[in-house]
Amino acid sequence: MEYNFNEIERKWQKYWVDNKTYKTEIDPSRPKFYVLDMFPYPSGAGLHVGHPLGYIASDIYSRYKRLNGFNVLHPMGYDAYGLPAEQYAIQTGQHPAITTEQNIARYREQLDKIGFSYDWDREVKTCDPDYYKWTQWAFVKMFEHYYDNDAKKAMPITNLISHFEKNGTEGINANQTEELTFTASEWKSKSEIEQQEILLNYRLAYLADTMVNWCPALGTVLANDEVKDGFSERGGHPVEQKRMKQWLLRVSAYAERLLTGLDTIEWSDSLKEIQRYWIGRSEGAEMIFPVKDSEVEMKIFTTRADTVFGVTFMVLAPESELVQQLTKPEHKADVDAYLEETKKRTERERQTDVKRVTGVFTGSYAINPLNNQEIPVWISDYVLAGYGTGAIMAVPAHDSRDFAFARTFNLPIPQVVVPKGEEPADTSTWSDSIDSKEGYMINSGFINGLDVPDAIEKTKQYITEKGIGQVKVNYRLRDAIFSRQRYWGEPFPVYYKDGMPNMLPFEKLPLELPEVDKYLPTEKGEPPLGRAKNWKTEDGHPLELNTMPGFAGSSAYYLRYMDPKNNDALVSKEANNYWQDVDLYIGGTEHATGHLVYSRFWNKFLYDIGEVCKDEPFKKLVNQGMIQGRSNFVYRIKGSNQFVSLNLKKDYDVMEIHVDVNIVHNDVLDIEAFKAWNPEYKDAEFILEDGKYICGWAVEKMSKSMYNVVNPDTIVEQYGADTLRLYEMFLGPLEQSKPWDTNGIDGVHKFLRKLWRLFVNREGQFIVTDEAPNKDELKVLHRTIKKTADDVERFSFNTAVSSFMICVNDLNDLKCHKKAILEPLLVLLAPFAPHIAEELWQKLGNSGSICDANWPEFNAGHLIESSVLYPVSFNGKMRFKLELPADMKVPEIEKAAVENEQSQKWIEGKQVKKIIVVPGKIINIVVG
RNA sequence: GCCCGGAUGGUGGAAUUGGUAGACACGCUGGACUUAAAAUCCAGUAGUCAUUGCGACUGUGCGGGUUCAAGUCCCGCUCCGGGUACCA
Repeated sequence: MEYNFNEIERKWQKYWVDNKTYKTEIDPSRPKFYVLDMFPYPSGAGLHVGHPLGYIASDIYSRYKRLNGFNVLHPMGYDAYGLPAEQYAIQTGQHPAITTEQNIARYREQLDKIGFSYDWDREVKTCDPDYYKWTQWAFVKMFEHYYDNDAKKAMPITNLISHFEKNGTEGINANQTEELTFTASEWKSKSEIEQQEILLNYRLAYLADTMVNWCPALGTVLANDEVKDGFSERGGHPVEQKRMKQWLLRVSAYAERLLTGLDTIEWSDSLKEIQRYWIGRSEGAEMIFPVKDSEVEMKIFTTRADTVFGVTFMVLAPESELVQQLTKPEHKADVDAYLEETKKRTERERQTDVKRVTGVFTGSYAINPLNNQEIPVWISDYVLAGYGTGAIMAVPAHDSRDFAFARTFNLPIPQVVVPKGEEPADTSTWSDSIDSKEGYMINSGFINGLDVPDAIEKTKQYITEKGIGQVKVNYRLRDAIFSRQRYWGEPFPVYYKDGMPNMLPFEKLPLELPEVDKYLPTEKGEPPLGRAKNWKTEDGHPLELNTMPGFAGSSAYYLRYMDPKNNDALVSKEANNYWQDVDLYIGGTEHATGHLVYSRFWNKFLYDIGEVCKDEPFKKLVNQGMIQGRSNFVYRIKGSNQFVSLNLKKDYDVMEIHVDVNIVHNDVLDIEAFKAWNPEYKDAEFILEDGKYICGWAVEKMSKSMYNVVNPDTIVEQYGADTLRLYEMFLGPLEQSKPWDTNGIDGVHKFLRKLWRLFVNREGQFIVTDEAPNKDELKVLHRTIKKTADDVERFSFNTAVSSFMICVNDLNDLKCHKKAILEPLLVLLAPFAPHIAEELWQKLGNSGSICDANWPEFNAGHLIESSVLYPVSFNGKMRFKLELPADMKVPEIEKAAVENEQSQKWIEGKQVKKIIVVPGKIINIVVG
């Protein structure tokens, strides 16, 4: 009987469903382990062979943990809202819910064929009202809280209100958009609308004016990616910067905790580094520059307070509120023209185009608070409104952007820092600013001669004492814009009364996504929800027209898996206390700054309000590498329908043509399949080498246009799911990116057939015996137990597969068909190749699933050797091997090595200077 | 520019703490079985030189260094991949 993988896999996949093998429940008698895959977006193209890489790894780990006695939670679901479905809806009129359902069904079908151990009873979809009820609920909670900087956590907004009623803003240290100051009586005298307006300044979910890329022709807001040179990528319509009221989440309030939390979790250093950089903590000073003949004060942030004597001009961001106040009438025309110009450029363009130096003078002068010098105030788009205070003090000698600006507009460039070991220089000869991280101060008043770090310290002290400024920590991290002018997303649980936002009461959730006639903006330029009929509350207040962004639904999905059907809470206390957090999270690095920042924020908020028990959601995170495509080429002789094999093409003038990798095997073209592939090649002729047509190849992105997309289904049909699983792991280290190349797949398939042969002979007889195992067989088994466990623990799945191959080869050589050896081996293999393991497990006479077996116990005693084969090297070069008793002492080993006749050749005529013996490892004899 | 990875046979990769470089697999070569092919099995396979046999030398992107011993550690480069970008 042959290894019939198709039949076996169908049989066990059905068994698992029928017996609910992967159903998981809370079980306080066993330790929990939570293994999670990153939420997939079900695209129309279906899964390609790159997607399951991480899923296979996490599935192996889940099954391994289960065999080791853990109660494993391993769920899967869909991040179902997204732009592609909406885009498709706009083009075809097909409701995005329908396309999404179809795509999900296709994903599920593909996933099922690979034999994953997901508990499908816990499946969630972000577009399901029972699910997004809790997305809306969390948003309401954020609206009802603010961040207290002293308590370092979210607090109910009602606390803030009662504080305002008693003491005004006195004694409040809250995270806020703008710094406000008022007394209790001022607060009480404000109208309700005014009070609500003020509260938005503090809420964690708040409404504020933001700049967006507005495209009037499309009637929509575009992402930075969709804008090129001031025009929309789609259609080429002009795009302008427009102020728009949008919902934001006060992520920046959590900046410090998001940063320090990284030290408590096991993520890769590179991923942590990306997040640290994204959060961008910088310590510096906030300084106030008065403006000449004006009440206005300019507030700036600098990390280099010491260079303040080198400031020769100030720069405002074009969006800064100070622009209007500081622009003198005689400069207004120029300034307006400049603002109009920068409006056309996206933030990304402003940041990318370094060569272009532009700016305009406001006519105002600021006063340097340290030396009372008057300095001009300019406007330039190299300063961003979103970072710091939207204004900078420019130090042209020591900042390359300030330098370029000063050169362009002929502003003075005084040197204030002299690098170590150098002399003050004439800045007019410089072609760029010079580094000022190390050195001493000149032209700098009371800090002259000091080293940079001392100068920074002293300046900070000075400005604090004089009340010119304060020491401050600044973060690069910005609040997340949470409104999207789209249809296919979660509706906001918000209605407007007198223009002020109000939250729907909990009983009204979920607020379901309404039907619309078209998935386009309205004629008035409102978002698609503006088309919905009756989109208002029972008492007639209009509902919010925006929907939530993609990251809304994926920010807390890992919590919902713990208790997916709960109608009273996102997750019950009981479920949350049991499952706690994700022990292992596997996914790509592409989510480093999006999902992985937002969900940490979201989780920390839920933690603050007592809804979840862990501050950090993902204890350990492993990044899987990308699977690239490996394309194949054929070479057509130009102007003919004749194709020449790879190694003969140099003699011809040829054109390289992509050929479908699915009709190429080990770089050999299936000529008949090629002729059938495209009618154009029906009568093609071939110049072969050794009777074969050899194709060229290259590593490229996996995409339809390169004809290098390989679907897992195809592989499963040809080789089976177990082979696919093993092969994806065998390909190389999980974290590394690698091209998909089917060339080695025969090797792992052959391995499974060899394994099968240990149980069943060619004639189909079951040949496993109950004989007692011998020493050699036990050694092979226990070596493999140890190696597999070590490898799985460190996510080195490729070497684990190798160790199985070695094991099966060795057992084959030993002609071992003993149950005592083969049965534990099956358990080791079950996480990797569950179908064949189940089948053989059953053949051994076991009832039930191998998933419920126990991981075999490792006994080091079986690995003890009586002798060691020592490599003997001379001056570090291995020359021969010498077998010595394992318990031999170092002096005897030295003696044996030197006296061995093979050593004479290397010692002859030289002196033995030193002998190094590492017992059990190596002997090195130093001669000279 | 800055930050983080990486570079090992014809190919994918192994070498976990500085201790036999190339495990395992693909491919290739030769052989067995077969009328033949497939499948299967056996042997060989880093390079160069030598070859009757023993063998010798070189070798982990490049150049230095530390060490009895370096793919592994240190210094300086090159190339490739990823992230990020007027961040004050």
